[in-house]
Amino acid sequence: MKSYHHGNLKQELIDCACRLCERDGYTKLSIRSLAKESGVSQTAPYRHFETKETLYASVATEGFKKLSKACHIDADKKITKKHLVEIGCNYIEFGLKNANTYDLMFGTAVGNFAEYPELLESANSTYENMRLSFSKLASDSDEVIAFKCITLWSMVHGLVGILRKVQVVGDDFEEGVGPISTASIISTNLEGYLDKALDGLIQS
Amino acid sequence: MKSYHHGNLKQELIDCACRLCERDGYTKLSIRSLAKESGVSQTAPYRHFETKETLYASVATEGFKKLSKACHIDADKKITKKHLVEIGCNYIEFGLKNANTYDLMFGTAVGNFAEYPELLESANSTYENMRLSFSKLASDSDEVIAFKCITLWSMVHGLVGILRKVQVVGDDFEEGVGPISTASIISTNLEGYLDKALDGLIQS
DNA sequence: AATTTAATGTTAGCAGTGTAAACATGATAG
DNA sequence: CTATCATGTTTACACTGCTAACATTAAATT
Repeated sequence: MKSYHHGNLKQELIDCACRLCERDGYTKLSIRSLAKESGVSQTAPYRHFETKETLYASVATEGFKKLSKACHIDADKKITKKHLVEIGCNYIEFGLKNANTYDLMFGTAVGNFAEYPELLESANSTYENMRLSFSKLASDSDEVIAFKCITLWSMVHGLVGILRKVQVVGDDFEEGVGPISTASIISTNLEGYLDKALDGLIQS
Repeated sequence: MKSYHHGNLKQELIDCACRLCERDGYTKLSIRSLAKESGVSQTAPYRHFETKETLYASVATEGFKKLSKACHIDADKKITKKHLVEIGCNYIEFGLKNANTYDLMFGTAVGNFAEYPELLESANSTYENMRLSFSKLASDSDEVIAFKCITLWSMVHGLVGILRKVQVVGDDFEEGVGPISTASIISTNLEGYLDKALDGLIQS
């Protein structure tokens, strides 16, 4: 027998949505299917999420929390370039392994983060993590640190996008010239790639 | 009076779809609204596009053609670093000014480019453009050129994504420390930013 | 403890979507 | 002139996000 009230529906919906979004991509997720999956009527989710975007925001929030964790470096230790490379690698791996969730986090499905305080906070804290690491690497000004931070972020973010796309773009080119073989080389040696790429950034 | 046969429906649908996708984002585009806009019955588009994804592919193809054009450098002239900076700037500007179309080109709306020969070709030719420019900059091996190419591409691609996202992410941080002010500084001086960023890449 | 209230669930229904099937029209090839 | 085929229309189905009205039960107030 099941009680009229579910008891923990909101969290279950979020968990379920996270799973389904990652498995099938967020475009395939419907509120109705989500409700069915949780054994509840098709409009029950609306008691917990005003619109579908609100649900997306929750999934994205979870995503940023996981990303933050994946990129976290213990704050006590001294930070070296190696640590930054590790952060970058972890970031990229997260983006590639959680590609569908990553889309939700960085795509346009959630228009304005400011409308979702938790999402805003989790996204900002991901940035703040990176910022702290940079600030422990060298005694740069806040402005320079922020600048380096944005640069690293766009490097790894861009690489995630390009590596994913290239795998799908097909390749008319001869061996070694086209993007696919190059992308595959990069992704099998992310660490070496980032190590080199970060050289220019760190001495600034 | 209007004739039963439209005469040029396919192209009109593509043009219209490009316009609407850029204006409202591709998620807001419906085949039915598109048909209505072209004064034709709601299923007429299916004579020209098997599925909605096929239509998306056509819009994305147009996008890559425009991007290619925006990043084109006259092939006869000798290529300098300045030209590469220009290519990068033009790329980023395209991505920011045609954000919605850019999403369609690099998002997951079109799953497998290989299913759409024209799309595949226009995407590859964008890459090929960049590759040629790099090959005229220095006498690197094909592998190194391809590597630099992917790197530049992911840099500019990443910057487009991050600059767009940052504008929307809100900013809890103090002046100069947070991402928004930094992003705004970068985007108002793209050329200087890229010039510096390319240093590491070019000497390799 | 009884009662009111608010949170959380259900049912029914609207307007809109992608897409398939059956049919209509008219340009073109034989 | 006629048959064919590309291109259009109508109708219909299953699905979607979302709203409104109602039901149930947990929590707050008296």
